[in-house]
Amino acid sequence: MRRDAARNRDRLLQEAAGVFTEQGLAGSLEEIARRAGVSIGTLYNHFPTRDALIDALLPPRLAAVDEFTAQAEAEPDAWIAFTGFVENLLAHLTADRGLLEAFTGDHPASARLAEACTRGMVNMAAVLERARGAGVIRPNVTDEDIVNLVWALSLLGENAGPSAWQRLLGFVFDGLRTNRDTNASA
Amino acid sequence: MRRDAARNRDRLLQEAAGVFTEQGLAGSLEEIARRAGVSIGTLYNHFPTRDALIDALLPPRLAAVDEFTAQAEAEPDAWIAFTGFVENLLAHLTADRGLLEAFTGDHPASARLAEACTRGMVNMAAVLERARGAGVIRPNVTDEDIVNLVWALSLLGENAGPSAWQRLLGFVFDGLRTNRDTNASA
DNA sequence: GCATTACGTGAGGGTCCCCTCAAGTTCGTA
DNA sequence: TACGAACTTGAGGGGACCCTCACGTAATGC
Repeated sequence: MRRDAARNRDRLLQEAAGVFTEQGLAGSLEEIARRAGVSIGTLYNHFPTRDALIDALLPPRLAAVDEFTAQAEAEPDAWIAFTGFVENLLAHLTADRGLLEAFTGDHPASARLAEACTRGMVNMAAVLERARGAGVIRPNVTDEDIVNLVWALSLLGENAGPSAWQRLLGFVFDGLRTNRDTNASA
Repeated sequence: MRRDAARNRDRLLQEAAGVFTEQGLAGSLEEIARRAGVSIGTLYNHFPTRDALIDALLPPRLAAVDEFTAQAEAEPDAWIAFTGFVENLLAHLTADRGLLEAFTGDHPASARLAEACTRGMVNMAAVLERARGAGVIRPNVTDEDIVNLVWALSLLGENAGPSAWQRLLGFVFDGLRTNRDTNASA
């Protein structure tokens, strides 16, 4: 690839990240090209479809979820591992609307992206299973409950600012915990 | 008003309800006119602006919140009054995306609509204050927490179906309650 | 039944976006 | 330096939507 082409590709990815974060995955491609300082034709040269662009952008960002999983596994306390994982995931999803849409399926994902999302789900299930095994979380809490919890608070965070979901999450954790009196405030 | 004009106005409102429920308050006006079987010009004759249409449509629907409040006041148990109110509100908001957007401020509301929303908030605050007074809810739960809770679960319900928010709400209520062991399952 | 006028119509101008492609430009190499 | 391949350009056709307005139609009161 020619040097100028590589530079353009990089700038396009960078600006795409901005636009998708702000406007979601349906954001304007012409806007991305404008911000990157190239013509719309160049954008289409590098990424023939919107999905090609999304596909080049999101999977690397999903790698962060693997890190959260590693952190959770390294944490000796199963409850803290679980809550930390959920908090990390939420912080990450609320900061990137495009990522959130990919996760929640608002946009029909490419195979590669779908695979990355599935791995995230599997990771979450593992962290949750450990908490269940340790008896620190109610046994009737399902994987889907947690997915929905993350989903709901992510959508809230996108609209109501970062601190809104953090307070709510505290209450929810207290509802999910088996030994609430240990840590509950008030 | 001429009879045919009244009929057209009714049909427009009816179809607007459908489109706004499906697509949100930014839904297509041309689509509304198409569904109502009138020309776009007729729509503009009756409702010169999008907001005029929204304003004719939503405030009556917000009246339902007053009913929920009355129900809550009639309920002797302060905790059940509170939870029932929240459940009613959620069921109502998740069924109507337009209403949800009006509440959450996704659309700049008219004065009349804003007033109706404010009344809803005041009602909620009263129900919550009663629960606080009765000591059945944690004292550190703020009005804003509950607004955010309703907001988050409404957004979820819009995307993940009606049962998703109901299960989560159960867990949250357990986290908000002071005497959890009384009713908590598992 | 007729005139009046309230009402309905839809083409059309404006904006934004998607995507293509023929022509022009620049890079890298020999 | 000069050439060919690689890359960029942006006008333009197509679609959706917003909103207006000059004109046609038909409901209603007399």
